[in-house]
This record gives sequence, C-alpha cells and structure tokens, in this order.
Amino acid sequence: MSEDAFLATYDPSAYGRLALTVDVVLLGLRDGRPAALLLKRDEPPQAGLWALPGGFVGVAETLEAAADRVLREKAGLSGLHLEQLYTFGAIDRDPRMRIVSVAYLALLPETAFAAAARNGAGLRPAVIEVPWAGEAGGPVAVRAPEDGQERGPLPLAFDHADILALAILRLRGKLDYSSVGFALLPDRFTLRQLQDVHEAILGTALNKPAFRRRMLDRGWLEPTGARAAGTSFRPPELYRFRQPR
Amino acid sequence: MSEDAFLATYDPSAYGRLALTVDVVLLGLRDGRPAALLLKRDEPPQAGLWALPGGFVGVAETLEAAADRVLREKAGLSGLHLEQLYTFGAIDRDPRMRIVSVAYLALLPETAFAAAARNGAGLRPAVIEVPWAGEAGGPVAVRAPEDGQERGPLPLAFDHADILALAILRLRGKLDYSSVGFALLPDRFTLRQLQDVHEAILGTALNKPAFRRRMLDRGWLEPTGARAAGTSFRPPELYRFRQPR
DNA sequence: CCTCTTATTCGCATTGTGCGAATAACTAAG
DNA sequence: CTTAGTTATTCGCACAATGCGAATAAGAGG
Repeated sequence: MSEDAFLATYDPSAYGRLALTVDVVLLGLRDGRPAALLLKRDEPPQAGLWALPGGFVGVAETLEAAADRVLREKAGLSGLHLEQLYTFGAIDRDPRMRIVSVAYLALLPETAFAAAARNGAGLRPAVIEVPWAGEAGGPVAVRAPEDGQERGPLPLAFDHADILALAILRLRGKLDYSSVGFALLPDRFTLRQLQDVHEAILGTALNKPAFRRRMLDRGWLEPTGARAAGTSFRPPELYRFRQPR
Repeated sequence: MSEDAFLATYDPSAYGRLALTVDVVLLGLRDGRPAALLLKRDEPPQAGLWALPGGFVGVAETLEAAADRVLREKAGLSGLHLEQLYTFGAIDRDPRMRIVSVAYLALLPETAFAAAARNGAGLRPAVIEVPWAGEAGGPVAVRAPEDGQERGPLPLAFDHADILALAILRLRGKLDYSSVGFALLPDRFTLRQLQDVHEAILGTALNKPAFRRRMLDRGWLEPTGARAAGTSFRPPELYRFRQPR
C-alpha cells in the first residue's frame, strides 16, 4: 500500500471498526471421507451453529502466529503445517461488526484427528460432503459421522461453508503435484493407505497399478523393509515419506 | 472465527491499531517480458522507493471493492478481472503501524498496460526479472524498461518484492491449465502472440507445433477467419478467446 | 501343504507431447 | 506474371505418462 492513500483517506473513526481474524480448517479423514473439526457455538449470534476454530489477530502477532495460537488454545495442537487458503472480506459475513478473516488449512493424520476430537476442547469431527466433482467448486455440507442421512446436515455459521469448500478445492488441486497427501498419513504407511487418502480427497476411485507407479516414480517414497501387521493375508510393505531431494 | 475468542480476548486498545489494506499487482507485458505498474513514493517512509498501488480497506467496503477503487483512483482503470493472491501479515512490513495487506493481481493486455502508464497518474512500467526457473520461487527484481543493466534494479518498498514474486509464481502455475493467458492479449490475436505471452510468463522457449496443438485442443480458441495485417510475409490467422463450454 | 486374499508386477492400448522436416501461403521485388 | 523470401501450418515419428485387465507373488491361517 502506498502512504499517500493513508494520509489522504485515513480516518480512525471510519477505519477503526474493522477487525481481523483467522479461521483454521483442521482437516483429516474419518472413515475414508474428508472431515473437519468444528465447534458448536453456544452464544448468539449464530448460537447452535457449527464454526471453524478461529480468533482475533493480535496487533503484534503475525497471521501464522495467530493461527498457531488458535490451534493451541482450541485444539491443543501445535507445530502443525499451516497453509494460507484465502481471505474472506464480505461486508456482512459476521453480523456483529466488520470482520475480515484469513483462512488457514492444517492437515491431521487420522490418529491425531481422532485424538483432537477427544481432548475435551469441544471440537467435533464433521464429515464434509462434496457434491461436485473435480475442481468444479461449489458449496459443501457437513454431517456428524455417526448420523445417517436422516439427521440432515449440520448448520454452519457465517461463511464457513465457503471456507470448507475452498479447503477441499485447494487440496484437490495440489494433491497430485505436491506432497500434501502425506500430511494426512502416519509416519509409516502402505501404498493402499496413500491411495485411500487420494481417493477420499478427490472423491473418485483410482486405478491401483497406475497410482502405485505414479507415486513410486515421484521419488518421495522410501521403503522401510517392514510390512504392515494384523492382516490375515499377504501384508503390504510400509513406506516412509522422504522430502524430495 | 468463534465469538468466545472475541469475548475472551477482545481489547479495543490492543486490537484497534491494526489496519487492513489492499495492494494490486497490475501486470502486463513490455517488450516480451513481464512487467508491473509501480508508483514512486515521494514521502517517508521509504521515500524514493517503488511501490504497488494500494489503499486502505473501508469499513463498509469488500476487499474486491477496495482493490477496484484503487485501480480506478490510481490507474484510471475499472472492471478488470481481479484475483486474490495472498495476504501478507508480517509485523513490521510497514514501519508506521501494523498493516496487514491483501494482495490482488490484475492482468492488462499490452495496449492497456501502455495506456495506463501514460495517463498521468504517475504509474511507471517496470520489467520484472525472475532469477529462478519454473515454480521454484524466490525473490525478483524490477528494472525500468529503458534502463540497461548498468542502472541497477529499482528499489522496492515494503515487502512488495515478495508480492511481485508471488504474482509471477501464481501466473506460472495457472498458465497452462487455465485461461489466464488470454487476459494479457487483445481481443483478437495470433497463435504466435499467445505463445509469446506464455514464453514471457514462463521464462522459457516453447516448441511451436506442440504449443499450437495443445492450445487448439483446449477448445478455447475460435478462428475469426481474418488474418493479421502489416506483415511482409504470410499473415497468420487471428483467433478469439471463447469461454470453455 | 493348501487355500484365501491382497500385494505387486506385466503387457498392451491410448493419449499427450517434443521435435525436426515438409508443405502452404502470403508479400514484395523483379 | 514469376520468383524469391519469410513465416504459418501441418506431418511423421519417437517417447513418456497413464488407464486397465490379467497374471503372478506372497504371507496368514488352517
């Protein structure tokens, strides 16, 4: 920004009532479907609706630090990889005042996702239902995993449905040319698990031999030599993700 | 964001001094190289340095409306397609106060780019020099187009070098799976011009038959039947961009 | 040792792309 | 009108990436 604009137009009373927040999409998988951790609001406005964990950005706090703090305070998590998604600035996205929010995405492996849902902070997993294919975009719905279709979707607060939709869109777009997929897996995993992650995010079935070949050719997978236990048939090899180069 | 955080932590004196701005990368081509329109700052801080056009976001103004207003006020342009790039929130990116800025990207065809540089608003074209290949990322430098290497790069204000770098990165990433490239061309254009745009953005030479085939197969090009004039050899066919589907 | 089930590999067709060379087409000069 | 000059446009072929069905391998458990 240029300071002429500042000097010419800055009026504290006009600009002082704009607040900045961060909202974090805590995304993981639940029963092979993408899911996010949500909080049920218990005060108006939008009491009873479900919202992403979020919080105000302090004046001496970077956006990433604010998102990290939200993660720590509301989910007991720290050190997660955060990716900025988009900044939402509709005038009336929050009925109380003008609030602009920077949305972040954090990915959780299945066990950490389940653990965060159990740690008492009130976060509840909600399966994300994506009614569009590919990267078409559009609204998404969320549903409590134990509820069937008859319970209807969970109502989302503010514009959080848009934020969730964007998280899915971004993830789909980056999935096969980046290594984001591994962030949803434990340290050691099988190729089938990796394919399950991709299929859950993309919402489509993938061809097994082709997927395996593609992933191995990427050079990101390091065989551990160990095999998964607990199967009553041939156990698959366990791989580890190794940062490219 | 959730309101518990608001109630628990909101302190007007602590949060009131955070300001929100938009900065707009006005990107076009100049002599076959990517270039942006910049303003020379004439007041401290950072007087004499070059900055992106930007301005504060009004309390009753969406981010896009603010960016649009900046375009109108500072470049005399309106109705351009704007794409949100990223939100920059480093604590000390502006020495005066805490300012978070949402960066937008607007693309100008070559004639509109040149016209905007001439309309008296003080915008000057600056060629962007990208020292990295592909989507590696990293810093970029800008240079006045008429200056040679001996004049050195133009000094950029604040974190605007990062914003420009991100604009290039985003453009490179979207170039061959989206139709952004057409925004840098006039209404009717030849395949060679389209290839020149791609080569300028990507910073690499492309194979002509393959490029032509790829573009025609996309289904975005509609032959006009007319041919470019003014050549002293076989004139190429002019195409028009037609929105897919 | 045999069966069951999944892991892993093979073979082949199809598609997308790189690239050099050939052909077509228009302008301008003679 | 003919010819040279220059670029546009198309061809032909090699090669890499991928989809997909089928074959083969391997470990668990009886």
